[in-house]
Amino acid sequence: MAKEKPDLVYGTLDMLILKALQYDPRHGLAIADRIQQMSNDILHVEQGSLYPALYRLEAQGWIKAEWGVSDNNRKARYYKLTAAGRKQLSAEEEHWLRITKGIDLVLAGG
Amino acid sequence: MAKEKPDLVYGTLDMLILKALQYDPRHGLAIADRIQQMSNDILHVEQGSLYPALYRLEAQGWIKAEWGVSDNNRKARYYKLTAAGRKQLSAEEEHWLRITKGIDLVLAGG
DNA sequence: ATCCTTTACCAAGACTGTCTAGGCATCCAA
DNA sequence: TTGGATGCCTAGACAGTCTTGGTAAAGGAT
Repeated sequence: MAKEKPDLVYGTLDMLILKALQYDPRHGLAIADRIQQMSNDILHVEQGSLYPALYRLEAQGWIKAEWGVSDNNRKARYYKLTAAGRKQLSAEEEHWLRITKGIDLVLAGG
Repeated sequence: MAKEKPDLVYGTLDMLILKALQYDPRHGLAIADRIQQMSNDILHVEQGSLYPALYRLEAQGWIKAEWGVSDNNRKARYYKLTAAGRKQLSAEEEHWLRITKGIDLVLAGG
């Protein structure tokens, strides 16, 4: 059997996470759930991709973490966007639009 | 300085190459040129990405290679789509549309 | 009380695809 | 005869995702 393509487009997870945090802070699994739900179940975020991405983003200063308690009364690490994160999000959206436009032009057949 | 994003969306090169070969056989550099041109200079394909991709595609049986002579009278390896390659192209386009729709839904803000 | 399931976080290593940075051969013009 | 342009090619670094494993705590069921 052929190997399946990943559930994500490589390199877009950071943008998706920032977007999921745009309006409210959330904890890790809630971010993954939110992305899946916002995408109408098209996208699926594996935990093994999620947590490394969260560290990346935090290390870049785009999100900030804080321990809290989830709706289910469990210890959870809440992330929220920083000002730099908002800037980054808008830069990534712009980049995404630009590149996908390029790809769409190619697919449209020149 | 921040690191620049790549000129391509990781994982889309195979699709772009297949698309560039959809109507005519071409040699390697001409494929890269064609993608760049079709995308209005938005996308740029490095040789170090191009050739490995061509081997991949040939190994999968999606393209077939043959030595020839370029317009500039140079030895060049011409690639053309196979029947399986056409199928693959359409599968990849479908997958691309699906995933980008998911991403666009997320970006639209849920 | 004890177990089981669910929630939540985390890590190690494999894998894949792109990029950087080289190199070789040939053609043609200066 | 030298140098630029064309065309193919490779090795190794690198980044991001996936697979697979784990821990801990809450809450319900037995």
